[in-house]
Amino acid sequence: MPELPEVETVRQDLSEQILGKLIAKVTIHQAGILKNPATTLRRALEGRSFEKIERIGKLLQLFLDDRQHILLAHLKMTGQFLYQKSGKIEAGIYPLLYASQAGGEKAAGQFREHQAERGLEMQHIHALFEFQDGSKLAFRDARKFGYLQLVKTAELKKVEERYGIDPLRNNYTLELFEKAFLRRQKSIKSILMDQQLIAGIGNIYADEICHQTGLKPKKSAANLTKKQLEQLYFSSIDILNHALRHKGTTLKDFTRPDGSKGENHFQLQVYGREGEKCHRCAGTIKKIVYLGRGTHYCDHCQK
DNA sequence: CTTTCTGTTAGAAA
DNA sequence: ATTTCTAACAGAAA
Repeated sequence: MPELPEVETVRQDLSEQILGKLIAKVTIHQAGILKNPATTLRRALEGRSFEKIERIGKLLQLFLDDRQHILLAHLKMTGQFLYQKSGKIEAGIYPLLYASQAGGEKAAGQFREHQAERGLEMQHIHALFEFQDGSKLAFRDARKFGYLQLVKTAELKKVEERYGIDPLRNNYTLELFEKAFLRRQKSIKSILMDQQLIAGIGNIYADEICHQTGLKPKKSAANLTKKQLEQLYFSSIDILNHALRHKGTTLKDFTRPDGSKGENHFQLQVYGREGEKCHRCAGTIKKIVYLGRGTHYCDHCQK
């Protein structure tokens, strides 16, 4: 679920929450989500702290203060980082998640009762980081597509080479953007979502960018005019920054580390609006399956 | 009950 | 070489 605006929101939130805090204890509940042995991760993290957090595309990079190791975290579809200042994370964050959803405090109260009756523990927490000050950070992922990977500085460089230009980095220039489209035989949407060309755009924002630009997602990237490429470039920046200002899109699973939701789903123009009126013309939003993904567009104003 | 769908992406297949 | 499809998984919706 999380695309660039969501991952960037998590990066900003965590940067305020955990930087400089001594990591007292690392607990791994599900080693399958790790790309290293659990002991390697524990030895590298315990007794140290995170110094800064960066991001390329949808990949988070948590730099350790030993200046030698970086913890990479990918949330894939349903991954979450949850942070809580004190108390049992099982008892604290889950009700918070419910409280932030429809039903609000009532649902949170129901969950507390349910938990008390069944002795239920919070599900899908695969790794838990406990800090010296009593606060805790959980890595949670229902579908287990996400992962944590500890790398050294040299390996990070190799990882970054797999990624294209990031819309929030200073190498995101019109020239390099155009280069991603040059002499390529695939569609606009396919290029926008190709992480090796442009890093961070996923299914939702690809559709939104195409709509703002007035171009169909399936349209071939070949034969685009200079002006159309320019519009795509500026739309990509606009759509992603707009979503970031609204702290990301929560359709189902995305939450910020404090359990609160993003607000950008109210801003979407085409994604999830099948059958509804286009906000720009008299058309109706269509949904097709393209590249194995739900693809939304207005047949009337997108050419 | 079973089947279908989901915001990602590495690796396979075309 | 480049582009598209599929599998990994869990759970909500149909």
